[in-house]
Amino acid sequence: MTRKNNSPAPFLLKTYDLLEESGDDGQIRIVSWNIEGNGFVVWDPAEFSELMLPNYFKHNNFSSFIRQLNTYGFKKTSSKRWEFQHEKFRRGCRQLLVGISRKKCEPSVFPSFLKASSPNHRRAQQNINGSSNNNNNNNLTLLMDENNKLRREKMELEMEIAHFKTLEMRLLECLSHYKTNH
Amino acid sequence: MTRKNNSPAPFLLKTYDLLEESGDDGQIRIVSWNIEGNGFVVWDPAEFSELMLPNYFKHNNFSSFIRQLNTYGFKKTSSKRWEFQHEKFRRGCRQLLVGISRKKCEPSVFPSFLKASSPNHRRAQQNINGSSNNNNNNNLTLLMDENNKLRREKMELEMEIAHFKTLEMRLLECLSHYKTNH
DNA sequence: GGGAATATTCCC
DNA sequence: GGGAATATTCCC
Repeated sequence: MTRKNNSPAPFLLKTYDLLEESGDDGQIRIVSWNIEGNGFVVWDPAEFSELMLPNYFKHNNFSSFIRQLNTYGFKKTSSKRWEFQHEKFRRGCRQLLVGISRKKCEPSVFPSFLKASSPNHRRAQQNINGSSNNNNNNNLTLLMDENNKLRREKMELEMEIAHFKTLEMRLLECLSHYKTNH
Repeated sequence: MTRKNNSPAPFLLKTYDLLEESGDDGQIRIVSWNIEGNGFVVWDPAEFSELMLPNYFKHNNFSSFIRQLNTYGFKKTSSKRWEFQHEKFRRGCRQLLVGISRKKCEPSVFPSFLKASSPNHRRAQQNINGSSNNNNNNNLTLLMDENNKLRREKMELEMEIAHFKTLEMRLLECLSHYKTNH
């Protein structure tokens, strides 16, 4: 899923730019795109952390950098060196970055007037207001059941979305295939 | 509520230490404890942000500092100057800081859709089992909050799915266009 | 690797 | 001021 504001996450832009920079001067020995251009390699983590990270981020910790890579779904693709890949992180394709999102994308602003209220919910609210303690355990049970149901429904929706993402990717591949072949 | 690990939040320690430092050298003109010792005043926000903040934090933005103060429940106590107070933030009482906690201590959410049960959920369940009625109203509130959040998240997911459906349709149209024209 | 707490930023 | 997204840290 693409970001709302159509601009990639700062972390992705910085990491991409950092790799462009590494090509410019002699820092290619520290970090560089891999041969295929579909990932990158940190050749010298110590130098990388000390010299390059602080120019782009508010820290010089390699592990924090790795944590961010994981957050955005990058995979470590070699056990022998610090190589990372993400299908939408490719040399020369800066605009592809907009398609990369954080794994855990908690919701944001939502019109409050859309806030729904269920029967269980309203009942519990009334009982809180009326200090009617008798039914509280019952309310708790109802609410927890509803809670479980919501969680299940969310999970189903998320699976549906995952399906759509795969589908979208295939369609895009398909389209690009047509474009190049005709 | 005190923190779990018995040590104050880093932000509080740094802010406290910063005020101690300000007494040592000539920086008392920039920031200092107030007369009563139950709060502090930033006399010169520009100098404060430029010279002192970076020594303690990863930024030099006054507004970020303010945001943290608000998060920890400090109040601005004067309209004429940048004075802030918190009942447990007092000169000479560094150990009082442990009693200050972030406002929004809502336990984190269940983003991973593999997780069956949230902290609120478990807490409520435990209290039901133990017949501890004292916390039932609190549980109800927590559960209802969680409920609202789940509902909001569901709605967002549904909107995302709607978006995908539109996208899919367009892509398919696009594809059929290619097919017929070539 | 990733969950979760805390920090920083962005925006209303 | 504060909600929420993103970044950084801490810890398993």
